[in-house]
Amino acid sequence: MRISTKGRYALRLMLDLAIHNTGEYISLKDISARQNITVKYLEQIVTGLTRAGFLRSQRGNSGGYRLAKKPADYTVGEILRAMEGSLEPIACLDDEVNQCPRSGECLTLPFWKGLSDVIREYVDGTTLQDLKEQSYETGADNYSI
Amino acid sequence: MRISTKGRYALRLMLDLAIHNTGEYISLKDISARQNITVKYLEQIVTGLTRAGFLRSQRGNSGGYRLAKKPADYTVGEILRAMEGSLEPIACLDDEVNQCPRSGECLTLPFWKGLSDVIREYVDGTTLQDLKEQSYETGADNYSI
DNA sequence: CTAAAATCCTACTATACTGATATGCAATGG
DNA sequence: CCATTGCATATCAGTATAGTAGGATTTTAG
Repeated sequence: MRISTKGRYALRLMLDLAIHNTGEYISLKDISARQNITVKYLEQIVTGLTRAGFLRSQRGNSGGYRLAKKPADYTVGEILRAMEGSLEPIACLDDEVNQCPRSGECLTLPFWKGLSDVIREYVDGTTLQDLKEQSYETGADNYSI
Repeated sequence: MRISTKGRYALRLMLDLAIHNTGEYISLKDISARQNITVKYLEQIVTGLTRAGFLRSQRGNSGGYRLAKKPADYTVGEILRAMEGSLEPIACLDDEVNQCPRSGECLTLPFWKGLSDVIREYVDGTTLQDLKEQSYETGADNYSI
């Protein structure tokens, strides 16, 4: 039941960009320094986020990344799903294809469906903007992580 | 974010025993036939549940397993935890030992804590008895899974 | 008493996933 | 034209997953 580092790092990266949301492009080097994640690993993570249309990128000198939308327009759920593929606790809930032949008579399926629901409600009910505001509220003297 | 087969099968096994809760010992062979899981794999799963004190076992001919307590006295959470080890979405939330050095300044930690909370509330708020009753309600013509 | 049936114990294995690191090409700005 | 940055692909060690296998031990039915 673990979120992978890719999902966790993606959220940190997106929140970093949300906090440093000046309109200018932020290099992975800068994010790497603040987040303590290697540039090479960040590159891998950012690829998924760019493909999902969450980021705009700029190559070359003084290039980097910036958010494509406002922080309030990203749910944490969609960010995590872009990296993890699925947040469902069991494969049967992914789609029709993965449904097991016993789904009609499965006595535990309703329980898993319920778990899926509470997770989805929570992750899709939280936006990057929420995390950003929460950050300022805590009065953390270091917004770098 | 997936529950392993061990966790899922453990829940099916426990629910099977809850439904066939006659006081007599039920053999893995019977459960295997109903649940369509090999006896050998069930043996592995049942070991963890017995060690956790959830089951009473009887060796020898016409031996098997039965619940140690009433179905209402098992939360799904504790069953899953016995197999999965932890249901926390990130290692930092497992215990003090696994806390990362940046936890004090981690801007995403409150979000993960919140996710952990909604998951815990749900899985610990559901008992085997709940699943059993739900099963009868659905009018499923097959209680075998 | 014995054989079958069951739990119990330990080891093994193939596959996939995780968490990276490495190498090099492509584009951009100064 | 060259330093800086993104982009693409490959590689890799370690761990976890989802089982399978073989046999020892215990108990009871016949």
